[in-house]
Order: sequence, then structure tokens, then C-alpha cells
Amino acid sequence: MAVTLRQIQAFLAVAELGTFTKAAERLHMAQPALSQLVRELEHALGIRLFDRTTRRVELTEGGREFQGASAKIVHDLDLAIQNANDLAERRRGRITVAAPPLLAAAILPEAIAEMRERFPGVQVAVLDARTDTIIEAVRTNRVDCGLGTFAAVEDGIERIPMARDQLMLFCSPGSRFADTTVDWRELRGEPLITLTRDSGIRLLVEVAYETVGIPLVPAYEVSQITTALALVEARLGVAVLPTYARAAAPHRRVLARPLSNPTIARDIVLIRPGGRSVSPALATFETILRRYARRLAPADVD
Amino acid sequence: MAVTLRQIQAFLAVAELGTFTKAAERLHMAQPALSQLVRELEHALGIRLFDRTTRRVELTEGGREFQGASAKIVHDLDLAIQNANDLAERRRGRITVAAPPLLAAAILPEAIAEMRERFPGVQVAVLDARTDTIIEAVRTNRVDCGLGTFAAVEDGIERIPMARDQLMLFCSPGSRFADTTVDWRELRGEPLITLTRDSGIRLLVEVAYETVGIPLVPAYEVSQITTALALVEARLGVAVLPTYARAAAPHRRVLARPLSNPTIARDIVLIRPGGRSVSPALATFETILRRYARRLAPADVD
DNA sequence: GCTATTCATAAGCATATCATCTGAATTCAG
DNA sequence: CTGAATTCAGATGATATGCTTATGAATAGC
Repeated sequence: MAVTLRQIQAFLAVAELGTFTKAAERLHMAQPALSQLVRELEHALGIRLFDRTTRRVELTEGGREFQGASAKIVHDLDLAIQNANDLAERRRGRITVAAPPLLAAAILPEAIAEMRERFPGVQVAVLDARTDTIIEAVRTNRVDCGLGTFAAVEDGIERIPMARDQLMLFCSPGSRFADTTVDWRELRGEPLITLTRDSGIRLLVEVAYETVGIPLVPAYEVSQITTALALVEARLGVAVLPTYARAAAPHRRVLARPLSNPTIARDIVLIRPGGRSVSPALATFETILRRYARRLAPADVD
Repeated sequence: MAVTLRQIQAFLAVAELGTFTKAAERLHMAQPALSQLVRELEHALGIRLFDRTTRRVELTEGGREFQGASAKIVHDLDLAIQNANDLAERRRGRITVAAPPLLAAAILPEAIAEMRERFPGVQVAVLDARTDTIIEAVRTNRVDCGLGTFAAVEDGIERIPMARDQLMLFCSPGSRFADTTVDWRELRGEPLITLTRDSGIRLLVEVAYETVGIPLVPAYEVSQITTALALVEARLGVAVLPTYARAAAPHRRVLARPLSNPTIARDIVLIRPGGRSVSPALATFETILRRYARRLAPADVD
């Protein structure tokens, strides 16, 4: 004979209210049904829980003992259910997102701020790391998702495109490129500020120069995008950088111009462990993230 | 949508075994039924508990959290049920019995010893007190039952006759009464050892003397039954005492002879709060107690 | 590419659950 | 002391719930 929660609820209601009839009302059921539940429980436990005359119902010693224990159980269960509901309703939760430093600086702060505003109970943690570290962290579940421009991603990892990022020419406001769409060929002979060769962007730029057949001779070679932008602002040359570089230093007086023939674009994608369910909080965060990603790189996706 | 224990058991089995099919086997049910239970639980909680592909089932983050909470709840419940069963099976329990000192010394020790032997988990406590205190203690539920010779008992208190106790003549082996049933009238002029006037027994003796019309002149007046028996043993007189006085000093060399015309008898009764249920341990103790009571005062009851 | 395994879905059916009605016991009012 | 009212227990029938069987879809291994 199995003990059920319903029996326990019936028992607790009777124990609290002291009468079967009132307890039945509270539980929205008929009194005989409730009598039956209590009887079943007594039978399952092997002890009488109530001494009942027709006029008075009171707990036996064993009943009082069981009341304490079962009240705690019911309370714990309510708490557990409440916790689960909190997760479902995004009142609680924890998201860890990995992103390369630039993207982390460009997109994440605003997205996190909005998330914090709308769902104060959800904690968002950031891991800024290099691309390969990010993939590793996603695969080993150390983070819930990763943001970046990932070329080929192994399987077992899901890819969700967020926005399309395009290489652009960054120049100073007075530059001769300031008002037009720029063709790569126009860059011949222009002093070029590049990133160092360990950067993925530098690689793309080299490919493009080679494609259009002009030699790449760096005027300056720096490792940080912000440094490159500072040099551009100082009119020491132009730089070819991804769209989202604009967000890295919004206060700088530099312009970004589209580069065409060829247009070189990469997807900014969110990756996360495949096959696993997406927590409600993470699902919301993804949509927020996509909005801010597109605001930075408004080119259409797919 | 209500959460049921069955759903939780299903969930825990799947969480532990990692597959629905195996869990269904353990729970002795078909796999679809178990799938349904888990689905219902997920729906009630608002979160997915498992990430399931057809090949792999693993807990989500929320699932793991709920697993911990619900496992504790199920464990607590099992414990509570176990405790109740222990009470039912007399593996555990506590009985407090009140009795006047003499009865407490005469009957209770052996009864308690047997109880302890058969049900080691049940604690039996003794409160030795005067008759009126006993009744009061029973009425206020400070003790579970009381033993004694209670004349009229108020209602709200149940009376269970245990044995019939009779006034007897206690004399030394060499006395002229040693071999016969004694008539009260034969006591005329015999040196009588009595209890002091605050004793209920003394009262009965006075009534009997008056009834048969002989004067009561105490040779000695003592307050303890054991003292009276010692004086009898020393051949200083005879004493009129209840049957169970024999048990008070089994080593003494005194004889007890029935007293007739009139035969004065009282019931040794067990009293306990009326309308309340009798715990399994107490029920057992009552039968044990009755056996020992009858052994002392073998006269039939009712 | 085929088979075996695993979980989800659908439909039918047995069982359990609950509400209504009725009865017994007790209390309270007159 | 009698009658009304209250309260819990029992019996019966309608409804609902839960389980099983049968089937389908997806994946991994051979």
C-alpha cells in the first residue's frame, strides 16, 4: 500500500482544521472522499492518526509525530517546485558566455545590462578568451555558450548565426575615402595600419590584397584593435577591420566605409553544446544578444 | 497541475539509471507510462528535466537541482513512514503508567520486565503517586494509564478491570488462623496491626469491624504495609490487608487467609483517558499487566 | 544500408477516485 | 428528556485517471 501526497495533504488539512468537513471544503472535495484518504493513510502507516468521535477529531500521539514530519516534507516539496518554477520564469539562473575580448567589449555589456534589467535574478558571467579556448570551453560545458566568428565548428556543437560581419575601411573624417564605398584596389599605395599576423583579421586582409593583386606593406603593425583605431584617428593611415570594431571605441573620430570587390564577410555566431536543452534564461539571452549584434553589424544574416 | 509522488519516483529512477526502459523495468511498469509521468512532471515544473535523444538521456541543470531536492524529500518520507511503522509494530514507543507505591512495587516490575524483553524499543515509565494524583494525571494526559483501586471514576476516563482484590488476614505461620478461612467475628480481641487512618484500606477495615459489630482497637498503627507485615512476622498481631500485599514482601514468613462474612473486595482497575485511541504498545502492555495482576489476586473479575 | 535499440505517440481498457445519498452517533436547545 | 442539528462512516454509480499494448521515428552499430 503506497502513501500518496494527496493522502498527506488530506491528513494535514484535517490535522490543522480539526474537522473533516472543514478540511474537505478547503481541499474542494466531498467529506467522504477525504475520510477515505485519511483512512488509507492510516492503513498504510499501520497506526491511527486521529481519535475521532463524531463530535471531535484530534491527533493521536503518532499522528502528531507524523504531522511534523509530513508538514516538513510538503514544505520542502513546495520549495523545490518553486525553485524549478523560478528557473522556468527566469527569476533565477546563471549563464556563462565566452567571447573574444573585442566582441565581449562591443556587444556583451549592453546585452547583459538589458538582461539584468529584465531578469534581475539571472546572473550572467563572461569569460573573455581566444577563439580556440572558447570552442574548448563550449565543448566541455564550462560555458553555456560562446560568441565569435567561428569558421568550421566540430559537431556536437550547435551554431546559431547572430549577425553578419564585414571587413570595412576605417579612416579619418578628412580622408579621401570618407564619403564613398571603397574598392579594395583603391587601397594601392595607401599607408595601411594592420594587426599583427597572429590575428584572424590580418589573415583575411592578406587574402583580400592577394586576391585583388596589390602588395600589402604595413605602415604600422599593432596587436590591439583599439591601438589601430587610435593610429587611424591620428591620420597615420587607414585600417581594415571588422564592422564591430566601431563599437570598441565609439568616442574616436574615425569613419567606417564598406569595402567591396570583394566583400569579405564572416558570420558572428553563437555556439553552444549541441543536443542539450536551452535553459529559459539562455533562450532569452540569445534573442537579446542577436538584437545587439545586428545593431552593430546590420548586414543581413543568411 | 499537481506534482505527485509517483512522478517524482519515476523521475528519480530515470535520473539514476539513465534510461527510460531500465527505469520502467525497475518500477514494474511499461516504458510509455513512465515517459508520461516524467512529461507530466516536467510540465508541472515548467522546465525540462532531461535532455533526451533516442540514444542518450541526461539530466539538465534544472533536473540535477530537482533531483537533489526530491531525493531528500523521498528519503524523509520513507523515514516518516518507517517511524510510523515502528510505532505500529511496537519497535518504538513510550508508555507512562501511574500506580500507588505498593501496586507499583507488586505488579509493575515484572510486567515492565516482560515488556522490555519482548519489545526492547518501547520505554515504560512509572509514576508512583497517591490515588487522587493518579486520577488527575490520567485526566490531564500526563500519563497514558493508571493502575489502582478506583471507586467511582468520573467520565471521560475509561475503566478496565484487571483483577479482583480482596481483604485478607495476614498472620504468622503458627497462628490459630493459619489453616482456615477466617470469619471477621473471630477477630474479636485479637491484637490488630492497622495502617494509619489516611489509608483507604484502614477505612475498609473500620467499616467491616463496624458491620460485624466488634470494636476496633489497634495494637499497632503503622503507615507502610511492609512495616505491618514485619510486625505480623514478629508475632505481634494480625493484619488485614489487600491480597496484593503478599507481593510486597514475598520473603516474609507470613500467611494470607481469606476473610469472609463479609467478603470485602475491590477491583484493581486500569484507567486511561476515554475516547482516545490506544497505542499498539499500550494495548500489549495492558494484556501483560492483566496477567500479572491476576497472578497476584487470582479471584475472578466480573 | 540494414537492423536493433530507445524514446515518443495513440488508442483502448481496467482501475481508482470522487460525489451523492444514507445511516449512526453525539451534542445542544428547549 | 426529547428532537434537531452536526459530524463522520459506508455504499453506490459516474467520471477520470493511469496503465498497457501497438505503432512510429530517430539514432547508432554492423
